Amino acid sequence: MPAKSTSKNAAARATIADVARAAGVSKATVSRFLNHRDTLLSKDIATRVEVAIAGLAYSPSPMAQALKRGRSRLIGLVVADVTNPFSVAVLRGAEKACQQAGYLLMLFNLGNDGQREKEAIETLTAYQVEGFILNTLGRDATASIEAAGHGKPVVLVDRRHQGMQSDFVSLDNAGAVRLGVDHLVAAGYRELLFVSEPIKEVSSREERARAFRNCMAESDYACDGLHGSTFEAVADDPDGLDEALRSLRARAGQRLAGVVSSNAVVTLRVVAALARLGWRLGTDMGLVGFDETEWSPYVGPGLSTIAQPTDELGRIAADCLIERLKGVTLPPRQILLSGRLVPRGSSVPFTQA
Amino acid sequence: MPAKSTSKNAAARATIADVARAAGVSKATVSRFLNHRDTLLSKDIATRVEVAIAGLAYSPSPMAQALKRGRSRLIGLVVADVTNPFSVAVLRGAEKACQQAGYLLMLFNLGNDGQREKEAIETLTAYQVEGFILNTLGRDATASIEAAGHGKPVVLVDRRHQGMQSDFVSLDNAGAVRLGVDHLVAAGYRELLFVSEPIKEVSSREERARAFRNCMAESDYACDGLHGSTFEAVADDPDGLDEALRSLRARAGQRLAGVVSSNAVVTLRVVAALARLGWRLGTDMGLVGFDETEWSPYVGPGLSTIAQPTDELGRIAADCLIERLKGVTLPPRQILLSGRLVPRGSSVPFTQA
DNA sequence: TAATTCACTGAAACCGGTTTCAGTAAAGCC
DNA sequence: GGCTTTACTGAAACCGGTTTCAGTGAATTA
Repeated sequence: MPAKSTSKNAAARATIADVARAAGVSKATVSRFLNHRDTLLSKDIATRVEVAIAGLAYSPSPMAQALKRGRSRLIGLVVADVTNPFSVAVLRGAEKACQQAGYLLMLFNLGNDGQREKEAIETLTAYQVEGFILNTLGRDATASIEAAGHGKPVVLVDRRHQGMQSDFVSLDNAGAVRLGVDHLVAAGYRELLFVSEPIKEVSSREERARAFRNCMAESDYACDGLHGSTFEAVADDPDGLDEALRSLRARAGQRLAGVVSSNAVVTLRVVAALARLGWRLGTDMGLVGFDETEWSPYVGPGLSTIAQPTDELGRIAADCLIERLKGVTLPPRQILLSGRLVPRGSSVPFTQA
Repeated sequence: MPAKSTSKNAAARATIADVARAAGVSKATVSRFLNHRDTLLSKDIATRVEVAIAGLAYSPSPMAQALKRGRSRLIGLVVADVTNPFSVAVLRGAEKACQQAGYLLMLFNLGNDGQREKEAIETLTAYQVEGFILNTLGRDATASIEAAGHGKPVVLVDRRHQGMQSDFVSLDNAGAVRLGVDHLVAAGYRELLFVSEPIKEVSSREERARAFRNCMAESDYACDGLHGSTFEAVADDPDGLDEALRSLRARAGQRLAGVVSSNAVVTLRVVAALARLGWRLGTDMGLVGFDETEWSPYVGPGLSTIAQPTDELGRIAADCLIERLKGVTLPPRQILLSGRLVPRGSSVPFTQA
C-alpha cells in the first residue's frame, strides 16, 4: 500500500506539498513563507512552516522554480577549448563569482570545433540558462544567439564577435603587445617576429598581430634599425616554425633576434623549436610570450611573459553578467584589463658571467 | 491584446501546446510522436506533427521533462580544485564522453575547501543531476551523498572515499610508483625521497606514499644499499622543502640522491627549491614526478615523469556513470589504469660529454 | 449594531512536458 | 447484422513549484 504522500521511499526529497501537510497549511502559504518571508504571514503560521521545513530538510526544486518563473539560476559557459590554460583560468574566476552570487555553471566545451558553437548555445538555452559567458571563435554564434537565446545577456571574454552588441571583457591587447615589444627592444633585440596561432578571424589574435605591426611602424622605433614580421604557426607543422625562426635569425644578421609569442601554447612550440635548433633562449634568441604560468620561471633560463589577469577576467565577466541579470540596462561595455610584464632570462641577450 | 497563445513576443520558444495547435492535434499526440515515434501513430497525423515541429523549430524543454520524468540528462561534476591540471584533464575527458551520450555537465569547484563538498552535492542534487563524478577529498561526502543524492550513481576519480561503495577510476598508483622508483634506481640513484602534498586522508596520496615505502622495504632493493624516506611539502613553507632536500643530499653522502614527487604541483615546488639551492636537475639530484604536462620536456634538462592517462580516466569515469544510468547494476568496480614512464634529463645522473 | 476595510490564508490555475485512462471508429468475428 | 477487438487519439491528472483570485474572520468605521 503505497501511501503516496508520506514517504514512498527512503530516497525522495520532500516537496512543498509535504511541508504544507506537515505544517497544516496550504502550498501557497509555504511558498509565500519562502519568497515573501517579510510580509503577509502571521507569527504563528510562519513558525509552523519554519519548523516543518527544518524537520523535513526541505529545499525547493530549482527545476520546478525554473519552469514556473522562467529563471533558473544557471549560467551557460561556452569555452573554445578547455585545454587552453587561459580558458581554464577564466573558468575558475567565473565559477567563483557565480557561486558567490548563487548561480551554477553549465559547461559546454567546443573542443576547438567552431561548428558546435550553435549547438552549444541551443542546448544551453534549452536548459533555460539565464545568460552566457562566451569564450569562443564567434564564427557562427551571432545568428544562433539572436535566434535561440533571444534577449539573454551575453558576456564575451577575450574574443569579440563580429557585429555583436554585448559586454566584452578582455586584456588590453595593444598595450600588452607594446609591453612585450618595448621590453625586447630595451634589451637590445632588433629583428622581431610575432608568432601566433592561425589568425583567421579570431579577434584577440588579430588585435595582437595588428598591435605588433603598429609598434613596428612607429617612427621612434624605426630609427633604431628595428624590423618586425609576423608568422602563423600551424599546430601540425613544426618544420614551418623551424624554418621561420632560421630565416628570422638570418634576417637579423649581426643584430639580435627576438620572438613575441601570442599565447602559452605557441610559446611552448617556440621553445620546442629552439630546442630542436639547438639555440639557447635569450642569448641566441629572445622570447617574450603571452600568458604567465606556474612553469614559466623554470623553462630554460626562465620565460619572460606578459601576464594576463585571468582570474580577474573571469570574475569580471561573471559579475558583468550577473549585474545584467539583476536588470541593469546599460549600453554594451568594453572592459579592458592591463597586462603585466614578467621579465626573465629568455629576454636577456647576454649571460652575465 | 495579448494573444496568449500564438506568439506573445518575438522571443518565446515554441511549446508543445503550440505544436499541438499548429498540427491540429492534442499535446499527448505530439508527446507520443517524440517519445514513441515507432508505435501508435497514423501516417497522416505523424507527418502533420512532424511538419508542425519543423515549422516552429520546436524542441522540448529539458526542464519540464526533468520535472515530470525525474531524469534531467545532467551529470554533476565536483572537482576539488580546477587549478590542478589533473582535474582539468579529467574534466575534459568526462565532458567529451558526456556530450557524446547527450548529457550535460554541471560543474562545481570546491576550490580546495573540503567543507563545501556537502554543499556541492546538495546543490547538484537539487538540480536533479542523474549522477555524480567526484574528484574530491571525500571527507564529509559519504554522509551527504547517502542523504542528499540517494540512489544516484557515483563514480569516484583518483580519490576514493572512506567506506563508500561505488565505482572507482584511478591510476594504478602502486605500479606507477614502482615505475618511477625502478627507473631512478636503474639510473643509479640510491638515497630517495618521496615528496607529497600533505597526505591527510587523501587516498591517492596515501597510496602513493605507501607504495613508495613498500618499494623501499623490498629485499631485492635493500641489498643494493638503497634507502628511502618521505616528506610532506606544505604549500607556504618553501624553507621546509629546501631543508628536506639538503638533508637528503647529506644522507646520500657519496651516493646519488633522487626525488619522486607526487604530482605536477609538487614537482614544480621541487624544481623551484633546486633552483634556490643552485643544484642541477639530474646531476646534483634526480627527479621523477607524477603527471606529464606539455611543459615537462622543457624544464631544465627535461623532467622525467610518470604520465597518467588523464583523458582516459575522465572518459572512463563518464562512461562508467552513463552505463549505470542506463540501468546496469553491477557490484562496484575498480578500474585502475597503468602509468607510463617518460624518461628525460632530470633522471640522468651524468651529463654525457 | 451594521457596513467596510484589513490582514491573512487556501483553492485553483499555470509553467511545459508525460502518462494514464477513456473514448471512438474501423476491422474482425460469429 | 451485432458484438468484440484493435488501432489510434484526446481529455485530464500529474511533476513541484508560483501566483492570482476569492474568502474568512477580526478590526475599523459609521
